[in-house]
Amino acid sequence: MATEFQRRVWEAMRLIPRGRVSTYGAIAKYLGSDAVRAVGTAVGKNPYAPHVPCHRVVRSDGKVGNYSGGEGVPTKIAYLKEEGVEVRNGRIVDFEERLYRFEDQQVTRSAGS
DNA sequence: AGCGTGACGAACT
DNA sequence: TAGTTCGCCACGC
Repeated sequence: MATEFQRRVWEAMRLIPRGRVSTYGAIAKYLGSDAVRAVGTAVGKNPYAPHVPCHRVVRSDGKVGNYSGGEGVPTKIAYLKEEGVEVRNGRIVDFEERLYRFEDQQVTRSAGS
């Protein structure tokens, strides 16, 4: 069975839209915690992959990070590519633009900048 | 009940 | 700029 913390992590990444990515740190913050290590551990134990899009969670520096399912990292990259997220040399192309900040759909409209 | 581990992160060298 | 070190919290043994 999963712990409360892990369920929250999985539900958080469930919010990440197709074609976008998020980071372990962003999820931790979304949960109101700084336990990025714990988030990583929880994501790795996600038993609902790829139904729960754990492959959309990458590192804060733009690197794809790790993956336990399938053939590992290559599988993760393959999923991302299918969703339109390009990966070059282990990093997300246009990372900042692809990054989902858990706010996009919460912000109704604020005239951008 | 204490200790080592981990799909990370930021700082340092 | 890349590789290494330390810190972080949750978990399993």
